[in-house]
Amino acid sequence: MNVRTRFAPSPTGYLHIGGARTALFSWLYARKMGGTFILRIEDTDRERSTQESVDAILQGMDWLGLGYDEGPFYQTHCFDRYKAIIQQLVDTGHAYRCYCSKEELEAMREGQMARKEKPRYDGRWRERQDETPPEGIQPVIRFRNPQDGAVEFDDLIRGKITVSNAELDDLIIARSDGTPTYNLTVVVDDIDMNITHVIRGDDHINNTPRQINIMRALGFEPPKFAHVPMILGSDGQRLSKRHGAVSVMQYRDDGYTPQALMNYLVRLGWSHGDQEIFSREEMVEFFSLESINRAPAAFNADKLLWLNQHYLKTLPVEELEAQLQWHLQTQALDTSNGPALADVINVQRDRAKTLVEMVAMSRYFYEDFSAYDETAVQKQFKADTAANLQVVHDELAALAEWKGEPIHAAIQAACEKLGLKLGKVGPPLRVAVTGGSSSPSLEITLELIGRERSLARIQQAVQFIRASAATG
RNA sequence: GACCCUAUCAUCUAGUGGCCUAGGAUAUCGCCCUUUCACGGCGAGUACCGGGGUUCGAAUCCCCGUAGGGUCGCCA
Repeated sequence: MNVRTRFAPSPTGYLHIGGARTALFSWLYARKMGGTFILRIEDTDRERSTQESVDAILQGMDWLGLGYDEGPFYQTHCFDRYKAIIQQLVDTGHAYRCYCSKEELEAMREGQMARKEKPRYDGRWRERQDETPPEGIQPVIRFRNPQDGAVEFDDLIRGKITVSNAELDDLIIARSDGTPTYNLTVVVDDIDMNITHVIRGDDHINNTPRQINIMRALGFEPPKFAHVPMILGSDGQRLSKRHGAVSVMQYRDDGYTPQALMNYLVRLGWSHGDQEIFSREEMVEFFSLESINRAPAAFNADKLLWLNQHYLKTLPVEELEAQLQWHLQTQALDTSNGPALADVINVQRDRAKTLVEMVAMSRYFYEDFSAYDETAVQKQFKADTAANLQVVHDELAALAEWKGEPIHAAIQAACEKLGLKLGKVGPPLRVAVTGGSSSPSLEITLELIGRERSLARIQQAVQFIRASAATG
């Protein structure tokens, strides 16, 4: 059997973390089985669907590297097909017109709620198709749900789920303006697209029995279902904006690599023994629906950050260089006048947790800073520091070759001349050339900053300290 | 309220009746490394929701509670 899965978002917002994980699982299963992954845009709600949302979803999937084999298909392009199916259901007695007004339905619901009953359509038009309909009301079309028995399906993640038909009411499949609703379009598309495995969020569990009934009324057997548990916020509540970033693209903006986000998402609710790090190939190789956890999982930003750092440390430099471009632009850092970006990445990748951080902490390689970090100055720039730095400056200035090793030797030589330990000389030097108190090892930092800039900055620091001493 | 689903450290999880005095990871804390910031190394504490069964034996199977989540739209 050729496996066919689909991701079917409705374009009413950006691609969020939960949707991305569902898409990932669906994508992984298709890849794992050598099947086909289809993207379908469920835009039948014309009020809320927007082109911006479609673009945002496409952009998100692209950034994550979730390529689809077919689509994107748009449901709004299939209205004729839905219309024909709805007509077919009416003709075969599986659906009927209901002339209830919205007000009438609202009153019905309120009454049921007041009596503490499950709010549901009571089927009042189910057996009244021969009556002359009321004037001036455009009817909706409802599916005639079976009243006896139960619907049972074997969820690939949850196991057997049974719902009594008595729990299901006659749902609307066509609005009064004739447009189809979700539960109808899903069924028609899943049939038409030969979907074999419906992998989706478990908020759809309750829709599944209805969809199965419609499918059977149409003469088809339902596909396999796999309902993946949703993602909770760090407080165990439904994930929302107050938990921080929810949009996938926000993670790019915040300096995360797609590799880290994918790895985080795949391990959220799924596992393969004790393994934490998965390459894309490993994900595909080891993935299985059966090992997806049944319980919802809480989003943990700390672990994502750790994974991001891991990928910053291990990804090929070229890959990071490519990803960094966007951030360099956004943070307006011009790297053309300074050390090779790859060299800077190699020395900063161990100490940055995000790409945003990496850019921020690499600025001094390319630009002169306008001010020193205040606490660093207080701690490292003492009255006698100026003289010490001058000695270091002179040793460095005499260097024939501006490379890490000789630079290190020169600093050592300065220390000996001064009779000071490196711990006394290094930190102020670091502040002098970087403006702050943290950087890679001194010799590498100096090498990358370059001879002219380094010497000029040390000289500038000497003057700064003398000036402060004079005024202070 | 009704229905559906779920339940191992703070969090993600391993575990499918004996290998479990419950393993890994993140976070936290301590020590080591160290010219700063980091990385890294080593170590510590922390969990089977409760109660009944079944069994020689239960984190694992069953039942009942409890707690959490989801759904009850002319939204998807």
